[in-house]
Amino acid sequence: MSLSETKERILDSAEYLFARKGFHNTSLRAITGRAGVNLAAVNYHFGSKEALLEAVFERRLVPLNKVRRENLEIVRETARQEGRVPGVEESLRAFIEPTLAFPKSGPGAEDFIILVGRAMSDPDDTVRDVFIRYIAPLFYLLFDILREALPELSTDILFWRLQFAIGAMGHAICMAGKSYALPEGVTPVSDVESLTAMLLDFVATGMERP
Amino acid sequence: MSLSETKERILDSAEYLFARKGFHNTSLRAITGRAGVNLAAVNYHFGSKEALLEAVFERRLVPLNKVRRENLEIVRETARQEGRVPGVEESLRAFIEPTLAFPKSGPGAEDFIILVGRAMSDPDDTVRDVFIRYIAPLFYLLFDILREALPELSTDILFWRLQFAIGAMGHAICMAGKSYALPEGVTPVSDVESLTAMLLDFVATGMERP
DNA sequence: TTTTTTTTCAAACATATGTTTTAATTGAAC
DNA sequence: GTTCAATTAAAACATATGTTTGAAAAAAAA
Repeated sequence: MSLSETKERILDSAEYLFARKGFHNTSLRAITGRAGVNLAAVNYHFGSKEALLEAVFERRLVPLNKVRRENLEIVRETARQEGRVPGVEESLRAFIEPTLAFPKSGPGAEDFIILVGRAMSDPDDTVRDVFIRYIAPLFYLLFDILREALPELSTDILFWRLQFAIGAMGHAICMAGKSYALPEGVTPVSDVESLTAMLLDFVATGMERP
Repeated sequence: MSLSETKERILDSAEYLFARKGFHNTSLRAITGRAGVNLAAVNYHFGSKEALLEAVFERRLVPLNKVRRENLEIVRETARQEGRVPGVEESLRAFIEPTLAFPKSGPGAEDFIILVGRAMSDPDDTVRDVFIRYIAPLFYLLFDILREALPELSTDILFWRLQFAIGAMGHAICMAGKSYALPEGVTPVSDVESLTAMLLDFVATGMERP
């Protein structure tokens, strides 16, 4: 077993279980059992269960945030070069599209995105604090760009509309793939693209309301 | 101590702690300690920790759902009597307004609404299943009324737009009262009315998009 | 009051938890 | 091949957990 293989298997297993059962409802024994490694490996490689959670977030969130940041910077710069204000939908798209498309970025990523969908409003301080630490800078960046896009909107209203949009996105992530509570005649969405399109329509329209 | 006083104190304490720390991260000892009752009282009065969670939901959700259902029925009937289709915003308002106003309905209700905000996408099966059992009928009713309000919209799109709206509402509930992650210049909203107005603007606009 | 039921209480139970320890094993550097 | 650090393994640790028990106390019924 190569040097980092144990670490990665623990990360994969933790990601899978945290997403499905929550942080506190997942035991280290369940994680190591699923990963096929020894119980003590978690504390040896990560130090503690909390540090493992942080590592789970870090592994996926760093590359995802990199894409989101680059997208946002491009939107801002392109608008600046063209002497116009950033568009609302393109700004939101720069943030939302990579998020919803993330599950396709590799095996296991679909587990992680469920974690992200919930983390924002997780009752657990540990989960929420770690997540907010990673997401806050991007949130501020998106907020700034939207302020340029909608200069006539009051800061407070813009802030809350962005919260609504993030809430809609998080809930959409959690619901995607779930089949419960579907009313008759509703077919569960399979492709991410159409869900992204629907979500962007919805939040951009709400955001641009005069 | 009157017959039901112990039960109520347990319910209050559990509500408070479940909302702040989550179901699995709250121990019976923490609940009974806070309530000032004996540890065994939970199992004596409710049977189990899970049954206590159900009781916490039941106590508040039954009256809240009653209001929401009545509101929705009124919207539907009024429109029918006036020979028109229900309005999108009034339909959403019938559901959302009592939800966001619920914290004012009595002491402790502000704890409960946090629980509601998170329950929909709770990672824990126990929490989510109990909640969905209570909320599903109302969801279907709102869905039906919105279908009347927006007959030209495809069922799938309507379904997802309603999910977006519910996600926005849930997240707004979780964020209201929180002071972290506030960008500079944003003042935390104190009154529920303006938050409700902003949310209704946002979701109704997104819902009505052609 | 006496009896009976309901409720409270302290203690114990059985199990699950995150973490640590100590020894065995591995794998590369010398 | 030997040495040495890195990793794995099994066991133990200390504590926390939901639940049950059986007796005491309180309340209600007789």
